Amino acid sequence: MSDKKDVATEQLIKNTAKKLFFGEGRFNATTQEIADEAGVNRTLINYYFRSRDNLFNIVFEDAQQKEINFTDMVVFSDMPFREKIEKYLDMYFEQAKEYPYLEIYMVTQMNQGSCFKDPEQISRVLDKFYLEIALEMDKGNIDKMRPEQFLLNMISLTSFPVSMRPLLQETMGFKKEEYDRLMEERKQIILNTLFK
Amino acid sequence: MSDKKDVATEQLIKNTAKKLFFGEGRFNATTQEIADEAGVNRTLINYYFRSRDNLFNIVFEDAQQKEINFTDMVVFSDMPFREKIEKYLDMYFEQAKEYPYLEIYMVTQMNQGSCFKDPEQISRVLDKFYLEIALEMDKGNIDKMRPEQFLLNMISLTSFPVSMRPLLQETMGFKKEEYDRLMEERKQIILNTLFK
DNA sequence: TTTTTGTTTAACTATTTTGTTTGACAATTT
DNA sequence: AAATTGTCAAACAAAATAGTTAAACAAAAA
Repeated sequence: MSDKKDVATEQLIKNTAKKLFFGEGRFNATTQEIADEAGVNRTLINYYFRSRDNLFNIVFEDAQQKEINFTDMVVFSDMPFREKIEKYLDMYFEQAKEYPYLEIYMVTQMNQGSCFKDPEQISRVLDKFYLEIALEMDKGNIDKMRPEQFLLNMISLTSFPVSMRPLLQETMGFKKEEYDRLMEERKQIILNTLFK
Repeated sequence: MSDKKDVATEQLIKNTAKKLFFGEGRFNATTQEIADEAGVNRTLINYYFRSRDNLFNIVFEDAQQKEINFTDMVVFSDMPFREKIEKYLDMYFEQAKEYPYLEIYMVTQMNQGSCFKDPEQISRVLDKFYLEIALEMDKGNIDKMRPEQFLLNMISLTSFPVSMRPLLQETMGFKKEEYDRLMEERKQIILNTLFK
């Protein structure tokens, strides 16, 4: 069986869709645009994915799984708390270079009816993380608050400047390079803000 | 001249569009959907706004202006620094009830080519705010960092949990009411995080 | 070599969405 | 009373997009 050429093209189409959605924020890309960007005939999208909707759903679920694996890797890694956070920041900013609009995409999709498929898996990770946060508060390394609020703080400080970059960069009057530099400083800023 | 009925309907259509875009995150609402939601004939949208694109642009510019006025009001108000931040938080969370997706909408629009029309006005406000932040750092009320980073922190901590609510609420496994309660606690959390 | 498979091209259909036109009608203005 | 204005309804034209089908072909597999 030819397990190769077809899988490659299918993957190419999926990756191109991801690039357009998560990478460039073009959430309304048409099948034609996706095909063009992939350098592939538009009919192939139907051939492999049957319908546009189906492709969108598959990509959405991929993104979900990616996010879950991402947090999993951090939370279940065998590291001291603070190092975990640092690891998370590194990984996040790394992925953000390729897919800055992943979260916004998820929100827009969920506003159109999509939802998560495996809540179990998530809450398992979260519970463990909340425990660790609480422990860290007892040690006095971070301010006391509901662990959920700490998590919100962490995600907010990290994701927002990435997801909202077009808006922020323009609002704050930065050039590309200036904003890039701001982002590079950001890891340390976030650590200082989270840990007292 | 009848300065009334027509202006009212034009406004109604605009408000309905805003409600769908900023309020419900339905960024792809069709003219038909907008008309239905407004309880008005679809042709009226063309009658008043000529084209769908035009309506979208007008709404976008309205949103811009709204954001500018918003920050203006806070920054140029005659209050001590910390109270300004509190005022900002109050106003933001208040508006968030009506238009939680305003920022995301702006980002999606800007990813499709829109941009700000009056950068001057913005930088005037920002410069003043940066000065105040720097001053506050000298006083030792907040950690030293580039004022831009402080601003990023502030906006991130505030906006992210609002804009990304569908994603976060689902991810964190909250019911509506639980997330609402989390948001109510949030003002104090943010203040504690920003000020040392 | 023959067959199968992945891919392209092109033509065509269906559906959705936008935009236009026209005629009617009620309310308001003149 | 007559004219104007805002609104609606219905029908239609035009464009954009999605999806289907069939014929052809090259590369890989049999």
